[in-house]
Amino acid sequence: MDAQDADSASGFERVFAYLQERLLDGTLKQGERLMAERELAAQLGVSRPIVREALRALHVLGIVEIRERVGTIVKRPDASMLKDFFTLALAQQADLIDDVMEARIAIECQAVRLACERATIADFERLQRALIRIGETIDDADAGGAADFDFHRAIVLASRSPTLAVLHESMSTLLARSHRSRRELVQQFSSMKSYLIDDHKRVFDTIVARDPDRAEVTLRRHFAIGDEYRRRAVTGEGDRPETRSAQGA
Amino acid sequence: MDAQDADSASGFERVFAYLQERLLDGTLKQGERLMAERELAAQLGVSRPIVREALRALHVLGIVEIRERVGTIVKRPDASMLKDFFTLALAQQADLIDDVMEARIAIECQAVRLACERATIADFERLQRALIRIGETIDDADAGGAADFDFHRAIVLASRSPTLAVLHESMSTLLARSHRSRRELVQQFSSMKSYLIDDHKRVFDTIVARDPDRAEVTLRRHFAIGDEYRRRAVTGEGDRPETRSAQGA
DNA sequence: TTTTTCGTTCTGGTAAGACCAGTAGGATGA
DNA sequence: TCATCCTACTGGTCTTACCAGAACGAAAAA
Repeated sequence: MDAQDADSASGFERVFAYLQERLLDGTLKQGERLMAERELAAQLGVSRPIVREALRALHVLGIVEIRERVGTIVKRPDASMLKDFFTLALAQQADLIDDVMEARIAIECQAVRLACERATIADFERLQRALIRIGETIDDADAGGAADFDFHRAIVLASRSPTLAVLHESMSTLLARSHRSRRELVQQFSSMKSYLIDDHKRVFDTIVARDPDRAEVTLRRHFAIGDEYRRRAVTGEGDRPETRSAQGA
Repeated sequence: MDAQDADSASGFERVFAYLQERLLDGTLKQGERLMAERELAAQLGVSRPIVREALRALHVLGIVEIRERVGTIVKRPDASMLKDFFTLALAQQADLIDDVMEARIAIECQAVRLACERATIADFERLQRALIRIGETIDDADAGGAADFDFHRAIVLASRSPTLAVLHESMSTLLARSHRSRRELVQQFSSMKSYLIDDHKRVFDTIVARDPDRAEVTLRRHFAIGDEYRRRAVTGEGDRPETRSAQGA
């Protein structure tokens, strides 16, 4: 194994694996500076461009920060590269958009549960602000979409979970466009305005009530109704979707 | 903006942005080969090492495949790099492990719902095989952990969602170790054997019954009970956790 | 004509050396 | 003691060069 690591593996692999080990075994901790590129290259017996490839790799993974003329520093992991990934991945497989949407629902449903347990006053305030803006911007597709987005983001932030937040952000940025086009359905369905306002309000209320089960059910129905609107828009059916369980709220 | 892209941005940024654009606007499609490194370097006015840094970056993001002496090919996006990311990220912030676990629960709960709608016979068979193995390996921490892992993975696979599958895999690989240590609690709690066997069976039954709501509730309770076992192990309390809603199944 | 073989050409992988431009920190001078 | 300057060091980048294997077409053999 060691022999293979040292011999058969490519230079890049060796350097990357070396740094990975150092990061995993705690030799390199957050905030610390790595060896200089030249030093690293000499120590591992590779050329500097190879070392730079490995450092770039760690950089796009959000593990290190490369500061010009200063050095390479281990930073607090940042998953913003997920955004790049999802964006590029979706460009290749556009059909994944519904799939990603489902993953987003997964994240939000878990988030709303945690939010019920952990939300602070500040979180409630953020949610309420978003709620008010949704009402104010109901006739504006762009601003309305942004307000909608903010509300859902506020839910995830209220969950106080960095992982959920990062996953959600990387996906919702990507879904923003489709979200916006959905907002344009407001013109088609008169009932959609009240859906947008009242339904978000219902979700908000369940969080304030700190009722995880009801919060998730309400949020899930919120997504389902939105889907139904979209379906009707595609098939050209009339107004008022109201999934069969609308009496529950 | 263009001027800035061309002037102020570093060479790496330029190349990366250029390739990103090409991927987003569909100029580069899956399976296609990129320009040769030399050609790319000449066209963008940078040196080959810089181009290689950008290509490596796309490679670690799982967007392209670099085939030695053949070329760089746009491949089907592969999120396996998430595994690297989560692994390295967790090494820096070990306290994130509970946070990641919550995200995993989010994924599985959504997956089990979708599985109820979409699971095929093959999925049922895979689930059942895992179930049987859980019973067979109940006294073996290693094999038992693997069986447990397989069962949960089977749920996600049954959801037929690539995104959920990829997210789940990247997290569960990482959680495998903590999962395993949890399995060693089997020795401490006599009731845990039946928990492991019966509880998984209950989840399986709800999927077969294609009842999303009950499936999610059951799975959520499954996680809660596991957590409770772990809590008791830490605090040194006795046997039989049985969260207050155990009669529901 | 078909098949095999060979070799040129192109590709990525890597090394080595060099220059630039800021940074950091010690040495120097006020 | 403090402000200033200088120098070593760092990352950013380019250039040149060589290797080895893959691809592909031409030439030779069947």
